[in-house]
Amino acid sequence: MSDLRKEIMDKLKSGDYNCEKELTLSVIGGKWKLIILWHLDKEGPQRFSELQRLLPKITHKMLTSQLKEMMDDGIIHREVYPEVPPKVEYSLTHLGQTLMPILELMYDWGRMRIADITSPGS
Amino acid sequence: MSDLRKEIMDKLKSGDYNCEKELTLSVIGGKWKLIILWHLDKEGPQRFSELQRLLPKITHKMLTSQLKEMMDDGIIHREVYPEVPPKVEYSLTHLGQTLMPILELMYDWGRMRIADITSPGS
DNA sequence: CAGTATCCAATAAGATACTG
DNA sequence: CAGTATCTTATTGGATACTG
Repeated sequence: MSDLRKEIMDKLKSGDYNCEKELTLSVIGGKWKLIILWHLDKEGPQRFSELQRLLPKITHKMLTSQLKEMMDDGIIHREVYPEVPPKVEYSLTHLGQTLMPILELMYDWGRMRIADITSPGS
Repeated sequence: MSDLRKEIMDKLKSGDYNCEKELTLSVIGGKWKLIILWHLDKEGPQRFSELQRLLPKITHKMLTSQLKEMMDDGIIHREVYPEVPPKVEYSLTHLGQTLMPILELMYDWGRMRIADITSPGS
């Protein structure tokens, strides 16, 4: 955790984040993060292969990298069950759950926007 | 506008957007978009050069491209005053203003997160 | 099953010069 | 003043093969 803290402090001090919103965006802005977070929230903990099934177009590499980044940011948790073959489940942390109001708003906005754009009278 | 509609419909149909949130992210997720939107909301319409002054680290190219994308998305407006030398002002559209609740939440989350990370007891 | 590692292609971003 | 155009570099993402 102190690594993360140090990194973020560095970024803040060096001006890599222009403001607090940038930090939030850096946490949820990855190409697949929104949809992964959404699934984990709506459908509960998921295994690696279950996430692959839920996101048919994601590549192996992207799934691992997105999960890793979100673990580093402390918003998802990785639970390993000592079985053979290995079973690993990903879930939202409490911190991750605090992001959901933002995702809900983004969902609402996107839905409204799509409705506007696709309505015949627009 | 029908171009934008067509493009977005294409993306939705081809599965480039996984869900509605992706559309929202595509609108606000640019490297500098949050901070530009924030300034336009909090400080009103700004000229090109004023935005450059507000964002000392943005490159010329990025400022133009981010503004152009947001105009294409209909969230900012470009007003040209027929003067010499030319005066151009950028401002939020009504649609752009509807994004502000999301930015506010992102700001709050980022602030909370930074406070957590940087507090001595964390 | 759940990953790593490597190599390569595509995209994004920076620097610089030019224009109405 | 407010841009556009071009070239180059840096970053991201995909394909594929290998591992505990």
